[in-house]
Amino acid sequence: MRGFHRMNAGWWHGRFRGCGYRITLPRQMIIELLNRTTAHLSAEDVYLEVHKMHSDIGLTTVYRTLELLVQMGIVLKFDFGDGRARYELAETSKGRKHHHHMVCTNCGRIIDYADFIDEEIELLSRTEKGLSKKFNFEITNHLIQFYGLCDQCQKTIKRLSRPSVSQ
Amino acid sequence: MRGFHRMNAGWWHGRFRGCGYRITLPRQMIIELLNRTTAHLSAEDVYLEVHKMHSDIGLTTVYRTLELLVQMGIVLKFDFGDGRARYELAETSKGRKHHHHMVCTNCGRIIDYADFIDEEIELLSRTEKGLSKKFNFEITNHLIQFYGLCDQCQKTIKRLSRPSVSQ
DNA sequence: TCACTTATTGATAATGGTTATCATTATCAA
DNA sequence: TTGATAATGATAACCATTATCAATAAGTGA
Repeated sequence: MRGFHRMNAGWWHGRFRGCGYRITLPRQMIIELLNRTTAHLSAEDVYLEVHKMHSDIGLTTVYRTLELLVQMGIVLKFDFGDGRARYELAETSKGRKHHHHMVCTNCGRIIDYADFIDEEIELLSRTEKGLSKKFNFEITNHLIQFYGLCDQCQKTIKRLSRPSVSQ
Repeated sequence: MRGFHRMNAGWWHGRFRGCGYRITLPRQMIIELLNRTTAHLSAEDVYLEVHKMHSDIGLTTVYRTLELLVQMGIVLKFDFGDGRARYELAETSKGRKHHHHMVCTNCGRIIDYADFIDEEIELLSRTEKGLSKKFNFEITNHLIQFYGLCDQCQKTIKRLSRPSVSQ
């Protein structure tokens, strides 16, 4: 709630009106929610959370709004391989840092990292330049993700695969 | 057919038996198909193609086999955002080059590129090293993709958004 | 070669995230 | 306040992928 106002509700309003869209309660609630969390929420997560405050907001609207926000470039949509899309607010000037993701293929845990971002971004923009020149492809977005086993799961797997005494 | 034999059927046989799996006709057909194309086939694509030769191979088996091959690291599974998974043989020593993908968000066209791979790979392996140390995360795989508009679609979009005379 | 264990198959039904439909309601400029 | 139209939400449909399970095939040991 506070975050939304801090981010200047008027800005969102203008951004929406500029595209011919209206700013409505469900849209406000969804933006506010995304703005006050750093979690990787699924559409259902968003629905359940928003539903707590306003039980008349439907799941369909949540899907539609998220899709709209993605189109507008306000929200990023990710697929971490668990069969449902995840959404998070794109980085803004207000403290939200650009980051990439590591996905544990065993437990599904997502780790955000921004440690090696600078080098990555630099290489990416160089690559983008090369690619758009060679293929005349207008690049608007990129995706980098790492997959593997998180700290916890490494231990678990090792414990499970260790031969027992009786064998 | 020829491709399969060139790649040494015995090798596949050993690879499978080593994991306790059997090498069967459907599995052979699917590997052969993937080996003779560079397309990004969906499970249904594979099914339809394999079905031409052996109409008794079922869709379920195709899904299962692809999943198995992914588990074994023989096949890579991609999501290009059109709601269905795409599969391609992982690079082997036989001429298949490691590459990344650009995805046209308008028409869904996929472009393979391997031009800036070396730098990318180098940065990726450095990043992987840093990440696994910092987060104790055992990285087994990575994903890089670029999204944007292909040559064709840029023209189309521009033409469509140009105001008509009557307006 | 035969018998037997077990992996594999494939038709079918079920699952589940996401979208299409459509009548109703809310927004906002005039 | 009004009127044009954007937005909503309950419901049903969609559709890629999985689970089920009886039938079959592959490989092993005798």
